[in-house]
Amino acid sequence: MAKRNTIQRQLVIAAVRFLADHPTAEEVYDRITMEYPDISKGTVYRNLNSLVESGLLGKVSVPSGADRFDHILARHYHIKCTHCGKFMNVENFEYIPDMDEKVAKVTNYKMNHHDIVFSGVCPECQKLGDEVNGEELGNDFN
Amino acid sequence: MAKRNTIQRQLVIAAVRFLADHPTAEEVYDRITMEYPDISKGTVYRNLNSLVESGLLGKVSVPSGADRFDHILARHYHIKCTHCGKFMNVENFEYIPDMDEKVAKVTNYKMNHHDIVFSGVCPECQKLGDEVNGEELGNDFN
DNA sequence: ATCTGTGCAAAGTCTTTGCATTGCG
DNA sequence: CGCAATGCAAAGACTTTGCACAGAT
Repeated sequence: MAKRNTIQRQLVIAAVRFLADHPTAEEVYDRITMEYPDISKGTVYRNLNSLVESGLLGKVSVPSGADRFDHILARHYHIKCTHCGKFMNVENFEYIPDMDEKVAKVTNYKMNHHDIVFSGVCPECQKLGDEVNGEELGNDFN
Repeated sequence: MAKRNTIQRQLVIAAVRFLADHPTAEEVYDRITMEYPDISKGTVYRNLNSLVESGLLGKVSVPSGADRFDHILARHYHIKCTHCGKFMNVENFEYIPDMDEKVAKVTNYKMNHHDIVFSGVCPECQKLGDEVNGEELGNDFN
């Protein structure tokens, strides 16, 4: 049960914090190999998962893409640009615990939490779209 | 641009409607092979994706699991049991378009829609948990 | 000294794709 | 008939795992 405090484990935590913006396992691995080339990808995956289980990191599963890891533990929502795929936190928008209670009532689940992923076209892609054309921005389903 | 109305395409639509409860591509494939054993998995994937693009089916990406396909087009939310993995629609809880507007305002995205996945322990698993013990139900992160 | 964590590579899961062929329109 | 769709199998993206060994406690 007790987790050993290995160098690799520390490096994984440090990398996720350093990369900050929802790195994938691959990105964490790449970052670590810069200073510690001998780590294996399996170890990165094992540590990421173990840290998530311990509650030290969050895991965000992204539609059509690798899972991402999050050093911010406070509940928050995410937004994905359907045009460029960029994935970010939604700032200035509070987690709504109310919804858990309401859904618990209608479903009889013992509610834990909820994840929201907003989909839309980011300001940068909107500009690009305007230049190219007024085309079908925002018709993607994911 | 025009989609051909192939037998395989019809079978895929029919299977998703028949299976109703968010089948995976694999489940759709299995269902179809019962009556039409010669369809290939690649074709099932190609048709599912093409139907999603055409807006005839919905695609739901499930945390730690294969994508699921949905014949219900009206916006709705999903709930996943952290204990048995069951994945369902949330009934009796309306889609909240308001949130898109609010998030559009704070992010400047041209908002499209949002997906919510609730996580909790379903009534059945709660019963099991009670019998076994009062243990750590609901501590999973996904 | 113990026994978890590591490195490595192989395998597993889910999905896409190249290519020759089929069959819808 | 022409070209999009199919079947098949191979490959691709992401992740887990078996095993022998290393290193934290």
